[in-house]
Amino acid sequence: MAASWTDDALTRLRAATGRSGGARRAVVEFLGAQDCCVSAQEIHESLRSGKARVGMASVYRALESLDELGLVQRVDLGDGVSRFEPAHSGREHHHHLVCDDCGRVEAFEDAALERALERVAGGRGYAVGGHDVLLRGACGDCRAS
Amino acid sequence: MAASWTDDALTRLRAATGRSGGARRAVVEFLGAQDCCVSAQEIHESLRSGKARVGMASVYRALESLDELGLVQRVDLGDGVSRFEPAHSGREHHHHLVCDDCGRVEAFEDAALERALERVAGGRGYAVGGHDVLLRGACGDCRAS
DNA sequence: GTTCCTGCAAAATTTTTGCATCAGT
DNA sequence: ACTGATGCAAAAATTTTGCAGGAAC
Repeated sequence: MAASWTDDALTRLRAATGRSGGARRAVVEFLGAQDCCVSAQEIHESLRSGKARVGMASVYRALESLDELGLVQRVDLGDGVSRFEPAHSGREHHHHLVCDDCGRVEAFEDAALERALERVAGGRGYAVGGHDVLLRGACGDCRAS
Repeated sequence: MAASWTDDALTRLRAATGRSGGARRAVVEFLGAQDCCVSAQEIHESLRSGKARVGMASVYRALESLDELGLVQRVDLGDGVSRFEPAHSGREHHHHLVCDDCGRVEAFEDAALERALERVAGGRGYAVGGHDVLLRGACGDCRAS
């Protein structure tokens, strides 16, 4: 990708709404600095810990806007809280491994898996726009203990 | 499967707790009659529509017990409500296609996809116990309209 | 100056917990 | 009879909405 996700997201948000307030920028910048998915609460707490006085609602509204533009990927790990991560359009597509014991989340990529998914998608009448894969199990640490 | 999922689940629940009340049985029987995932609210409403006077809490408690025994699979479609479906141990393993427009949910199976998933799981330090795959897109009907 | 974003607070929704009571063993 | 399940109600947690004020254009 030519520009960073952060810059791209800010530019596209600006183009879509013609406005660019501080809360959105803060959320976008925080998201851009993350490797993997973060919950809305984590975003909120981190921004509050910093200098910004960002409201919970603004976090959700920013995430909603980003989701509509396809700039974030909503990730649901099955624990009742929604997580979000930057959607690096096309490339750098990853899925998640969640430890049932400690709740740790790891990301992984696998080209063969992606190919299998594309083949499945193509075989249906669906116009598949995206997919999530979630593997659950016990991570190395939890298996050892 | 030798016995129906419903019977198996009731037997195992009974073995685990030594008790078998009406609410649990109702939830198990309702789940066993479903092809695909249903939300806790759908279970609750359906049971209330019928003869049973089942409380929301009992539905969740029954689902919790079933989940602990590995008899139900929790399915999260990303819309904020948890869904559950009978876990037909091993065989008859399926995943879900969700239409972004109308919200319709379809199930699909794909052997190659399963193989790819197993290969990925094996390549990690994880002891993978389960996996979910969720494809999102526009279904045939919504594409036509 | 106008328009939309922002933050706070309140509401809506989903899920969990407390407790008296009832049912299964 | 005893033990744990059940139903109702209240609580907790997460996400959404309303509104007055402020910031960006």
